[in-house]
Amino acid sequence: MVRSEKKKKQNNNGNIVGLGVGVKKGPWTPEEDRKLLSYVQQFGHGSWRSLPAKAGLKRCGKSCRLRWTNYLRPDIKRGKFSMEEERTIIQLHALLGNRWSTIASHLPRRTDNEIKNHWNSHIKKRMTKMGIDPMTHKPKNGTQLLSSNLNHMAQWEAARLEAEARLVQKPKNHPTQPPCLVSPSIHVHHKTPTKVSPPSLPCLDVLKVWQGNLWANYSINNETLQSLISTSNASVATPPMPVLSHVYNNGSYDQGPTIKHNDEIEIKMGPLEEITHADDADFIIGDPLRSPDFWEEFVDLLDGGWKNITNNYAMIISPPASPVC
DNA sequence: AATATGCACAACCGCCTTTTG
DNA sequence: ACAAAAGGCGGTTGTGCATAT
Repeated sequence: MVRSEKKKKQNNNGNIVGLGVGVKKGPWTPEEDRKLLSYVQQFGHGSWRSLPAKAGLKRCGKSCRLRWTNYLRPDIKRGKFSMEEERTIIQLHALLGNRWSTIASHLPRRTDNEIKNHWNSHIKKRMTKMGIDPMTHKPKNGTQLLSSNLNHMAQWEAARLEAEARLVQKPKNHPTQPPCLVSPSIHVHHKTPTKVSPPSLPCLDVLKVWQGNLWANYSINNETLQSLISTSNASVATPPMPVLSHVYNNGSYDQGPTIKHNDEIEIKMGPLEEITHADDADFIIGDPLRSPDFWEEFVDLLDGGWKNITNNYAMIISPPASPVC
């Protein structure tokens, strides 16, 4: 539709009134922002439903919440995404799919909406241009993955499916849900069933390395991912099998759990402000008191996949010539 | 100069999940 | 245990500005 035609259908300067309820829609005015900001800063948001009336706003609570979380919140970082942030987004998207809120939880001070917009308007297009399917993160026709890498992907995928199947058969063994063993080829949009559960995080970190392996070989974007390769150069040794570490006591992994490598190196998936000592963790993954057979079996299964990763780790260090570009 | 197109991002909508009574 | 309310999430649309035709 042409822009001019569009405009005829549009609102009256943001003063749309929804279904006769007297609720304002459209862009927020500075005055509204001021009211919302000052109310929340003074009283907290409490119930969003009742907030508009208390704050003197003719908006629905949902609109207020969105405005606050996506724009007014003081801890929001705005402006251009750094290369590091882009890289994180791409990596997490490969693992999680369009789970923007989860991805956002690993990018400090960025909102899910902002990340989603950035993905749709920048990264997705760039990947498409480069012949990479933004949904599967795999090269489209004419772009090759190394066959060895495909082999590892297949092996990993097989291990993942096996683990998933076995764990689903034994639901009594884990406290919440079976872990999310997502891999880049699996992450399709599912509105319903598979919310990423807290226990899923360990596999994210394992897969992160796997992911690095994959990407190092078909180079999504030299600029964006070069740092991944160069970072790998810093540690030439084969990565040790990780010891799975914390999950939050509220069940969330949002702020980024850690993986300890031989009790020496600690890798963080995201910010760790909220976990400062062991007391903050509700349980240690692998803790037999909390999840006995589950984690044992899980880690065994991961171990198989991990060996494949380590076997191929040299490829991260010295990636072959990129088939792309 | 007028119009079309592209782009970035704010905001809304509908659905799903979680919480509350 | 159940229903309703509230909150949260992801997809999509709306809007304003810049640039191209």
